[in-house]
Amino acid sequence: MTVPTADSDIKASPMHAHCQTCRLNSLCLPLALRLDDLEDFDAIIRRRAPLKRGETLLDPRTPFHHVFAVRCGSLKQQVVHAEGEERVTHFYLPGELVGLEGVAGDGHPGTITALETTALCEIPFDRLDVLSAQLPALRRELYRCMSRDIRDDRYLHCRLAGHTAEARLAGFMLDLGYRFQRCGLSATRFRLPMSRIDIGSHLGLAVETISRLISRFQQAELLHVARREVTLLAPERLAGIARGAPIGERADA
Amino acid sequence: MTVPTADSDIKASPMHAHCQTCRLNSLCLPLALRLDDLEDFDAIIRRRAPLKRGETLLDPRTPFHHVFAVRCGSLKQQVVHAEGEERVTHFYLPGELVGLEGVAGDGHPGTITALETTALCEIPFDRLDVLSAQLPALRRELYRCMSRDIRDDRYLHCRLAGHTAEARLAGFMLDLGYRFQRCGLSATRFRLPMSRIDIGSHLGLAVETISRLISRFQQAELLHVARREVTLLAPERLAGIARGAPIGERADA
DNA sequence: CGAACCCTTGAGCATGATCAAAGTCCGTGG
DNA sequence: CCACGGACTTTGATCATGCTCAAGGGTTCG
Repeated sequence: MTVPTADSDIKASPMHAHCQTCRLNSLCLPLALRLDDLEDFDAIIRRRAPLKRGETLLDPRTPFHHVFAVRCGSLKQQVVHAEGEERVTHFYLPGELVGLEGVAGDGHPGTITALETTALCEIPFDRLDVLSAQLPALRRELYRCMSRDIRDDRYLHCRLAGHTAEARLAGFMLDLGYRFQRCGLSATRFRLPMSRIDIGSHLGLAVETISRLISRFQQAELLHVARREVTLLAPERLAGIARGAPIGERADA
Repeated sequence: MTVPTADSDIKASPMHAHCQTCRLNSLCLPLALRLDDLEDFDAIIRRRAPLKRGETLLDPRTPFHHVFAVRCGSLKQQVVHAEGEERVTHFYLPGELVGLEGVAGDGHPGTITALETTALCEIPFDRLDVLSAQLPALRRELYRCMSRDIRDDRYLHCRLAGHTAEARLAGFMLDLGYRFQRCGLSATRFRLPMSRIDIGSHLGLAVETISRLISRFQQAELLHVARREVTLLAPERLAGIARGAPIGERADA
């Protein structure tokens, strides 16, 4: 089944992912597995056909059977709040697990949609559960993943409840950078996968406010944004703003 | 201490809790365990001396070894956001698990403090982990607990990012009632364990705003509050407000 | 080439923060 | 038992942040 190095076997069993060769295997679930355990894990997961932009992975009516690992691309989760009104509650980046909220039963709390072309590994939760009984490292890693999600939500709570719009957006940008760094990309130069509308919905701010803030941040030389390409020019100052400091004026040329 | 009828060994080991006789055993971790499995679980947990109001259970420097189940009383979690400024990120009520954010390592994200006299069961996570390998029902219940926390945080996100202060407070009150109901109390009549200051910090609103809103809700006959005793008079209308509806005027006598 | 959709910028307005000052409840100790 | 101190709560007045409405420009995709 599993194979040493090359892509040769990928063609042979195109529906199976292979964790051994996955660029993200140091972030994803099998993190702590020994090589032979990895094969057991590898055997239960399935590579799905990539989702295209705007396609939905699951919604509240989807019965819960799988969790997913993002291999590349990104997704958003939206929860219907009032009629017609949706909030973006979460963004998923490469190496992150999707669908853990569904384990509790009673369906998924929201709709999860691809923001761009997105490849996922599909992991049947029943088999993951059984395997986790046999592999302590896997089990603990799964506990850790869920725990980290809870912890991250606590920090997010701080950012949302923290007053100013400036602080929220600054914190959001830094968090994105941090998460891109986790999957091997730059923490200071990246491409926003989501629209300003999504950012606004996520942070509880109007689109116009997001737009104005980005302009103001650029004037203050905190970051540079062209279309959706972002460069964080002064992460420390952004961190200060996220904690409530005022926007310092730009050095002025 | 509490036990009338059954096992004689209970007096022998007063520091051990006994899940079989716990009023909350239908909510807490052993939910799905058979009686003999329950004894295994029972053997690893320890009843702690109750915390008094204001005493802290753990803080970011506490090494992670245990999770806790609230037997009675309540706690709050605070995370330092900016210097000197703290946000209340979570309240813990009876039957809920405390400390799951710590599993991921790198310490707990905040300080957890008792809001009133609070009794807890202390569960060593290492032993829980090992036991969960042997008891599928326990393992799945643990997954479920963590999953539910994540899901609840998504809903909380909606409430926080949803605009008006009215909607936030209405949603908060309903959520509290729902959680009290889960542990066998009334969903519409309960005692607030936390101060208005804590509520404000949790919802990202000024204390004054909380106070004014409570007054306004009372005028509209949505609820009745005396000191910290709350009666929800019109839960459906509150639910409407939480979704963004305006406050209807009171029927007027 | 047109049509969505997304993004930006402007002007006026309302919600909730801030500052200020009573009033209330509680535990503590006289 | 009552008086005191401290923390919590309520209410009022003013002000600023960020929302709403409105319109113009850009990009992408069929």
